Amino acid sequence: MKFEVVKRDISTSARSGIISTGHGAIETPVFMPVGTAGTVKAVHQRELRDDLNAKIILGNTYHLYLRPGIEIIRQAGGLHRFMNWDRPILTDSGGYQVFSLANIRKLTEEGAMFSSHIDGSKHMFTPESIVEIQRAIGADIIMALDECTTWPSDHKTAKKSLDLTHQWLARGAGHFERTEPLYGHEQDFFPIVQGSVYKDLREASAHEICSYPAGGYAIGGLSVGEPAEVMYEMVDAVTNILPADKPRYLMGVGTPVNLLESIALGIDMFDCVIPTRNGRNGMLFSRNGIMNMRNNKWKDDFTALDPDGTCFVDRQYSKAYLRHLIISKEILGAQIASLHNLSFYLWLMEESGKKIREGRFGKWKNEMISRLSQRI
RNA sequence: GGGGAGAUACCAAAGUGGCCAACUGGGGCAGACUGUAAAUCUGCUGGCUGAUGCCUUCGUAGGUUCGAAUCCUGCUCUCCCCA
Repeated sequence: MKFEVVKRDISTSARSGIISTGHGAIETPVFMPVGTAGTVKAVHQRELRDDLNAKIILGNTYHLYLRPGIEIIRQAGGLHRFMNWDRPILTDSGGYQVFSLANIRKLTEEGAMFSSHIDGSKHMFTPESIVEIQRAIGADIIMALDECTTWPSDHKTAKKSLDLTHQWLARGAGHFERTEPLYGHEQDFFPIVQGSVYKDLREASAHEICSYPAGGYAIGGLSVGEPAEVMYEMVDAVTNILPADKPRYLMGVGTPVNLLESIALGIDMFDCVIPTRNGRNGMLFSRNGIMNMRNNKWKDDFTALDPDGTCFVDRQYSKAYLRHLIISKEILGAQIASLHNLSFYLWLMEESGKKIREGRFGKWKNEMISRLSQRI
């Protein structure tokens, strides 16, 4: 993997660059649609590529391992071929499931013991096995197994959790070095910063993970309940420690405003379920604010879904029609909302890159932020 | 014509003397959702009120009772069976 910073913003720490992978180039800043189980929910691969022009998507190790199972993915020739997606894929390690499935897992120094949320069967994930699985999936970017520390956690607990993440990183990185890609394309390994909401832990973690040569570096364990301001402080604390010539990935973030603020702090990559999940639940994001499509006020609004939108659905369908679909729980409603939200997120990233390259990001960002969080 | 069953809030449907402004489901209204156990979850849904509370409601008109959606009587309407 290569990363080239093309341009730095003047008034903020934002930068725009290009990541080169075995499955093509990715312009940054980039938003990566989340496709947990080998599908970005409600969106065809064809739409992802031709309508949205998504440059990279996510998959999830835990989910794919449980179903369909790694042997099937291996037989298919990797996830790219299995799902017919020829652009880059990043797989999350299952670190987030350590957090979100806390009630059905047990952590040991060895790894994480999970009860499957599907059938209750027990499975052990270790830093090494998680690398093996991601090798078999064929992800272009492989994430280290980490413990996404719960919030709130006191300093002592957060430190203990961080130590475990670091121990796991040492083993995972070592195993990555000892193993080879299975399908002929390059794979890169990203370590993850943890440290909860404690600046000293975050800084120490950033220094620690930088001691491992890697294609890029991620920041995890944020947007798990802490106030947004705290999240920005934690991001700000580590971006200058992480190498400037490697992409920085803020995991699981976030709202459109979160994205712009984080870009300003020097983040290059994002992923989040918000555009798809909230879309399925009727929430639409646009450059003029947020709409809850289930609200009664849209029932007879036959104007275009989003006159300023960049996706075909934005002009093809009305607000009243989408409201009807969402209220009726029609599948097409989820599809339209997901397409719209993803296209908006991708537009926001593209536009950010453009403003950075024009040296006007800071001012534009502040103007956008006041509009983006409005409820309309 | 004879016999039987029933009428509860927007809809369906519990309740059959006080714990009932009334279970539950649907519908409606609003909210939540951040590396997806999520096409999910939560709240409200007679009126007024910040809350306590007050007022009006279980087809309709009376009655019994300290107290009635619940018991009794008349009336209206609906459904089923027999002729």
